[in-house]
Amino acid sequence: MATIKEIAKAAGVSHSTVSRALNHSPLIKEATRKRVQAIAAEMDFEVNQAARSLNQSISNTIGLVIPEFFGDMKSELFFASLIGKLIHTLQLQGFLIKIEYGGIEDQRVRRLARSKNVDGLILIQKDLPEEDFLVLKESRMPYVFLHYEPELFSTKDMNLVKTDHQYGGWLATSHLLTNGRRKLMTLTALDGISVEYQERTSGFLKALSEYREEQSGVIKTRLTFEDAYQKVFSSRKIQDGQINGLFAQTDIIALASIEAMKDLGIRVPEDISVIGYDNLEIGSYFKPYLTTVEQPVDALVAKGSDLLMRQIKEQGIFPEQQLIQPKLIVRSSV
Amino acid sequence: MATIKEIAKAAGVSHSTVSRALNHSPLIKEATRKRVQAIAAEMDFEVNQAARSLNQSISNTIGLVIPEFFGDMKSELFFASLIGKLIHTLQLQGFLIKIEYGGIEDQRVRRLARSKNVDGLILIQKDLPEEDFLVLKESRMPYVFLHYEPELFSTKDMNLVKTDHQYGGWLATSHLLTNGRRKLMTLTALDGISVEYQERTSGFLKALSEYREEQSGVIKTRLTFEDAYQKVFSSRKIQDGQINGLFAQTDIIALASIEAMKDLGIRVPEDISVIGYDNLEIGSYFKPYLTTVEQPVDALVAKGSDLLMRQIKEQGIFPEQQLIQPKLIVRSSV
DNA sequence: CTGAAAGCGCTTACAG
DNA sequence: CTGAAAGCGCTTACAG
Repeated sequence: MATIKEIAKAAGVSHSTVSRALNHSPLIKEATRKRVQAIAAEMDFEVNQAARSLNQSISNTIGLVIPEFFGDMKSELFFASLIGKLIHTLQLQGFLIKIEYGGIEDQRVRRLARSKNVDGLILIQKDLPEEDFLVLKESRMPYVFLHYEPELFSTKDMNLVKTDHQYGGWLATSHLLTNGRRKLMTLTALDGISVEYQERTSGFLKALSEYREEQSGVIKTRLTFEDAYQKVFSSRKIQDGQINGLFAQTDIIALASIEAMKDLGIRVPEDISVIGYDNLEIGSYFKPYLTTVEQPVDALVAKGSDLLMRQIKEQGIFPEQQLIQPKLIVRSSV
Repeated sequence: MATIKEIAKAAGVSHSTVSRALNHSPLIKEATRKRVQAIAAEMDFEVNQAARSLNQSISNTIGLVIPEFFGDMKSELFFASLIGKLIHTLQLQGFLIKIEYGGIEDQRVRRLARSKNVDGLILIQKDLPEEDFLVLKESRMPYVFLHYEPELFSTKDMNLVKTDHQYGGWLATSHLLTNGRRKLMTLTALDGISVEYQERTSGFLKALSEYREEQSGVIKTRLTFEDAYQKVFSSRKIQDGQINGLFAQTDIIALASIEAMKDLGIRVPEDISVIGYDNLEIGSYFKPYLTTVEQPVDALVAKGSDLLMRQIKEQGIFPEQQLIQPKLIVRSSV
């Protein structure tokens, strides 16, 4: 409601002076600045962002391109946490948030990239058509791919912050192996869900081959507690004691596995060791406390937003990829 | 990058015509409109929101005033869900989100209310100084208090959508009573956390008095799994079999209670029935499956955003309060 | 049906 | 140190 003109009138100066005073311009006499600021505070003045944005060609907005399911995430607590923390961090830096639900078919990313409606883009989506990526680069819009590495295009010439899931899978599996478990199985996502699960499986196989062991089975499941429970409960190999270690690729399906084994009369970790992936809070609630690989959410958020901020400040420093190493959280299920 | 002027040049019309064509003005000839739209799409045109906002005095932004802890919520999965769904709903309506972390001390709400930087305000915070509320009303800024009912001021003359937690507490307790449990205890939050827990306790007492029973104890705990576990594990009354029903006022502390009882050698529900509150997904994972009171998150989000949208459209329809009745989810822990 | 003009509320180069 | 002026990119009343 209050504008700098009204403040100007009340203070007996021009609106240019008010603008400078409120923006801490060194040109303004200290006394004037104080007087103007006092009046502005008195009037509950808040600068009109639209006017400022139009003038300065900055929007103070970050576009967040995320998977459709945010807002109704059940088995995807990791995403809830990632996106929540990201929003938290961006707001602390004073940005508005423009959420766009991904989907690689439409033109949203290109249009945003070529508009002045966002100052930067955080892309959490599995993929992007190469053509859109070219528009994005050419537009000079600051961006970072977070968590997912797009595969549809070949170049590595992009800003990217992601977790080294292959290492995570290797870490989990090595931990089972060094604990004397040799008959290992992994419980992973259905095909086409996301490459990250393929990477975890690849780490699983890598660790096994280092120990000159064969895998004893790969079970694919939807990432829900119910489905994972059923898959494990009805697995012949598990029932028959043919395996003694399970790498379940999310904590939810790891907990479901333990529950299924419990109902099968199999003891964890005495008969079968189980290791999860995510380090969700609830893994530490129930016995056996879940040994797991931590998704470095905080690091992902910190490094991702940091890289974006640097891109925004220093217009187009050159592409940077960061691969974050997850950590092992040892509890009692192995 | 592209502006309506450039489109105008490419289409051989004035920029006024472009603006009208893009906004589906009925004044524009069909052929012109199609041609302009095709060119705009070709150029990946996206309207400059700052310019539009400045001109129209609308920001396309909703301010979300929420508790500080979002982004690092652990025991507060309910909030993660509420805020996630709210953001999802608002973005579907095309709004930007401006997150403000509450705290009743500063002037943020007043300043936002008197600015043109948001079109409406959703307030999820425990309280607000009465003076700020008066500024809010006087400003005619559309708003709705969601989930929390501010108590610092006396009037009921506000827009409010909340859950009837007293009814929720009554519902839980009645369910225990009708199942023959008469020695009832409740596990609630520490004082001063939020009135909603007082309301749940009040419903607990109301149900008991309808059955002419006395309460057998009120335990206060932090709302973490660990703390609740300790409180229940070390409760004399529970150890000594003096109670046969527990109303735990969140699902997390209900699950912790069940775990503590398990370790105490108490069977649920045979020895003690336990009922929770929230209806978190994980309540249905482990046996005994948790009977609980559902927090009507979807209804809260739908009715809250609906009320706000109506306030925005019909500038200042009169204040409206909606009290949402939670539902009982019967599973196997009672 | 279309165009020229005014104005939304700021910031900042220019002049003093 | 301060002010007058221009301009950011739109929308829309006014004129034709």
